[in-house]
Amino acid sequence: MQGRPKGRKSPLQGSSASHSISGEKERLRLFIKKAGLKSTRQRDIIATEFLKTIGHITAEDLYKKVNRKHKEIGFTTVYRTMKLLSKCGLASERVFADNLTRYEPARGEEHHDHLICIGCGEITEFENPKIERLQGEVAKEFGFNTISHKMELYGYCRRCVENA
Amino acid sequence: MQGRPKGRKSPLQGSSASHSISGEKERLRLFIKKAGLKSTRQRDIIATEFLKTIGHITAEDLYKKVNRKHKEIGFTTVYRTMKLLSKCGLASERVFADNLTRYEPARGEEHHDHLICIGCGEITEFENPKIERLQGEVAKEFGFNTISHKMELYGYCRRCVENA
DNA sequence: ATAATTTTGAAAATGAATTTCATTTCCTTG
DNA sequence: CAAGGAAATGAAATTCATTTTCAAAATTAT
Repeated sequence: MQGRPKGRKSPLQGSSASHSISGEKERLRLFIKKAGLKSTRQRDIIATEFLKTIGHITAEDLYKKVNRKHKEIGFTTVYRTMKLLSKCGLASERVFADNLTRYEPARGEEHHDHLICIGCGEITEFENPKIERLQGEVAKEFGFNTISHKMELYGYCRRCVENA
Repeated sequence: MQGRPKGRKSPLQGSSASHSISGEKERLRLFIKKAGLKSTRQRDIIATEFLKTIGHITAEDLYKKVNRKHKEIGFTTVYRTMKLLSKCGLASERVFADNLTRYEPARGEEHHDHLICIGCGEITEFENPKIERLQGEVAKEFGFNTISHKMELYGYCRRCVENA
């Protein structure tokens, strides 16, 4: 019924920032070679644009960014490249309450959780070792072998609270 | 392209159980009246079937259960009735990693979180006041006004670990 | 260069969720 | 106990993000 998303939702997401990307692009190149895949101009452009991103971005929004400079690159390729980056560990896929799939650059940090502002859409990360430990205790109590977890707080960020 | 879900996923969900339902049905009736809505045979049947449920069920699966005895009741009505039950506080909507919307009877308990078995699909609930408190601290630290939160642990339940 | 394989991009398909609309049912009020 | 106005029903259609298909183009190894 429709080729690809026609744009909707997804308010805020971080923009670009200075960050040493070369190492990550090398990692992608190695992964591609090892998997018998091919390095392409498109993958390079998309990965570069993505790795400049701070925060969380949908494939759709990344496509829009890429498409500004490279009209010939299609949504499908951006979509597939993000899947590829996820597989090789350079991106993390996240789905929050609005049911859109977002990607964030995975920079070998610890696991972290999220505060999601339902006012402006801002997504903030946090880590809390104490909570992690308690989660482990809960799991043990249930004989549960935890593979991954997610924890999200929804509400209003400081700025939205102040401007209310 | 398609009328309604044609069945897929959603492995396990609790079946019926003895539980005093009359109070809840009364609550539904009051809500309906106060909102200027109408009590119908279908709503009664669907609500009754749902409130007998233990655990988490999709609209699709609830439809299948209802439809066994009442061929004339359609999916859309089940879907809309679940939305109604959610609005009046008798059901909680939940979306886990498989992106299906599930409903669980809301029996005025405390907030609780979930362990989701990626082996058999079992969903277990737990409460942990210490974690809740720490969440509050995190929020305070960020000046964040929390409205709701979700926390889910994904992994293998005791039974799946033992049978591995 | 050539061949073999993968990638690309537009369009189509998918699947759950939601809406539409003609008909039926419910709930007053007379 | 009508009758009429409002809401509910159910089948089909629509929506929308996501995923797949397929013919043409690009990449890599030979």
